Amino acid sequence: MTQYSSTLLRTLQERGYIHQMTDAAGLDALAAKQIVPGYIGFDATAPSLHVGSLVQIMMLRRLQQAGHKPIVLMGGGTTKVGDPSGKDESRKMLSSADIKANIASIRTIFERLLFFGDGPTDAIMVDNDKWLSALGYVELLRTVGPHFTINRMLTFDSVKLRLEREQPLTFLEFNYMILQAYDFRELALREGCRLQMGGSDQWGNIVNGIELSRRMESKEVFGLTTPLLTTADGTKMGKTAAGAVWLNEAALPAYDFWQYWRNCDDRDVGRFLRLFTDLPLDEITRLEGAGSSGINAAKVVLANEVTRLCRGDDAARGAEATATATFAGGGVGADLPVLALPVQGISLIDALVGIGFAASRGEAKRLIAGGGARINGEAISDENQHIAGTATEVRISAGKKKHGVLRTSA
RNA sequence: GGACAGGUGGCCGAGUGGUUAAUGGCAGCAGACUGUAAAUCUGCCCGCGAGAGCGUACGCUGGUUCGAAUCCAGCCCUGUCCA
Repeated sequence: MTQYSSTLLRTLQERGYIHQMTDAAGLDALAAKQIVPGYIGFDATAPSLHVGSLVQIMMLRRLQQAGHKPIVLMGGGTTKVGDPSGKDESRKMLSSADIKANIASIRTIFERLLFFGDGPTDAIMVDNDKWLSALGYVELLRTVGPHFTINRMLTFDSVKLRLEREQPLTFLEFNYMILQAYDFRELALREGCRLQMGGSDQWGNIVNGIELSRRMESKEVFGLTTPLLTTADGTKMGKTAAGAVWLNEAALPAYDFWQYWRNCDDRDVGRFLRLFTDLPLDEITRLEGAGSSGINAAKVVLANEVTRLCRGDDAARGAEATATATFAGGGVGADLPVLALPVQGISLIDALVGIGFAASRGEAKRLIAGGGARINGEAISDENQHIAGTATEVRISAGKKKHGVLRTSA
């Protein structure tokens, strides 16, 4: 392992963020002697990012912690185009208003993890729509066009894959990489940006940007990618039963967010602690070393820390309290989903659907038939089971992990 | 514009007139085992309905037929090759 002299690269290396770099020695030297403005691009396709983007966000945090300047590039303009990387299908295009709203919503999560302001190492957020939408086609052709060959563009994985699979790749999407390269050049000019980071799937795009900046502006800039983050069982991060694990509170309750981390694979705990929490490395090593007896304690720490960073202290504490009450005590916690219990009572099926544990009545029935439905901890096999309205508080569960409460509204 | 090949459930992919709500794989859910883990085994996996009933579904629109995802026509979309 290389020993870096800059705090930045040392930290990134130790905590497992580095997959590839364009010029490690050059970047190390630069980071050791001056503030390096670095950026990562994010989609604006949804009102929230999910945990798949958290590595990148945390990397910006590390950048800032190491005394550099994080630039959050929102792809308002590129979202109008759609990124073919790793996708076999085109993304749908969004209206400008939707994109704007998405960006505003996404910003809230960045504000928790980065410090924004006007200082030299304060984070800034920029939207590439600012320059991309003003860009004329002829102008783009003249300035950028000569620096790209189709021959080379065809060799990029994102493109090659589509062609090999004989799937459509539209001209619109094909241009994505050019726009992304243009972004880097633009940020280098406007903000003095010297570094672009991103997931390993962005390597091609990043390299393009570096070359474009060099050819057009003779600016030396750097690129760094993170390893493709999968969970230990090989699936992509951030997808669960209920869908994506969203970072925004509005898209996913804190309790569910906490549970995602609490339930992570044993083998992922150490890696996740390094990537997603600010805990010192020796502390993490200690947690990892606790062995099988301590693994669950380590998971709780992980859940607490990540939730605290992304949702705040109260959210983390609330989620943990609820988890303890629910799992250790067999009771109910404040953060569990609640459904009003009408005076005349409610059928178990309706309760399961109402509280969101089953998408349809049929699914609820299957759940009951499979022995997964419980009332106050007791498995119920009768699908016609009725819950009386007389009780003030009834705990219903779907499986071992999903719990909720029925409460009389009065 | 022409020739050929295609468009099937979240994804991949069978099916080429009835027994097909549609083989199989992946993903997902539940049960057992556990540690709110993994691996493994088992069950489930379009909707509604009081289990055998109904409604929707195989690109779109019509047609043939007692009966179609399966045949015919037109249209839309995709790929390969040609112009």
